[in-house]
Amino acid sequence: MPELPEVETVKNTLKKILINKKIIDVEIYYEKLIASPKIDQFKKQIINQTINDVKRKGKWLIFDLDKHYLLSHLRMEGKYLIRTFGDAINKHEHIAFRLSDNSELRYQDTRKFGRMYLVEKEKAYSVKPLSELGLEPWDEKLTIEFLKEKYKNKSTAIKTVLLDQTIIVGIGNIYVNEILFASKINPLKKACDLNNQELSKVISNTKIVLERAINLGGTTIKSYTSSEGVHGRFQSELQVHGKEGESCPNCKREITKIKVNGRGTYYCPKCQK
DNA sequence: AGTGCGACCCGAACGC
DNA sequence: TGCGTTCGGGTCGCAC
Repeated sequence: MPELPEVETVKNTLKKILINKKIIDVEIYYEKLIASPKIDQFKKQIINQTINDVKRKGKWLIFDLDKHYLLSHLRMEGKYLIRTFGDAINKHEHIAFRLSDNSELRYQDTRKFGRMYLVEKEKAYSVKPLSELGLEPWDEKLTIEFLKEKYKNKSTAIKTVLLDQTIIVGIGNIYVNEILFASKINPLKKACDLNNQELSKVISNTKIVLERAINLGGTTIKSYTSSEGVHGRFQSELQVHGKEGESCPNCKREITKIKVNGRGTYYCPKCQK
């Protein structure tokens, strides 16, 4: 599932391929993927813009065009593929951007959960979705004091709060399990009950876990690969996620799976009291 | 305002 | 084997 490290990997791959290529046409086979603007406006505005850069903010991919940013969220299974113009369209390919060199950038998404926005660059950070995003894990503003302020009065489980993209961006269900295990914090602990030492661990382990995952090209789990031929290697580093019934790497106690807000949550009941 | 939960999707895994 | 059912996962939108 694409969380920050997977999106970072996709961004780096696409950047090499797409810089300075111009979008000369676009075919949209599943219109609901375009959240805004309306389809005809989307097409009209994006055609003839050049891809000057590819960036990332949280889990959003940002195609830096001439006048607009194309914002793309991969959600569960979104992927980008490079094809040649005229190649047959696969069942799960929903958008094809025809580029100036006769190649096509195609968006494939089995579950159709992904979303795209085309926003004017000047307004980009003052309108949804970018306006809603919290701090990058490496932002120097991410401090114990910042989290204390955000978490005060929050009796919600720390696991749920770490998934809240308006506070810290980029953490999803896989890495949150790993971050809490590394921090020795119970996923159900109320966010407002974390002490300074625990907040400090959350901050440092978020960076450590995500950095390690980025360096390994992300996590390839279930059907997800970041883009064609790119397989992440972080899955071999997972300590608890998906390991129900296996023994804790620290204490050998059995790893437990519970549901927190309806999401699969893996932890060691002994190490994470 | 803040919180929680269903809806969105579809393939894979599971149960019978 | 083959069928039907459940599950998962990020985010939005609605209900409370």
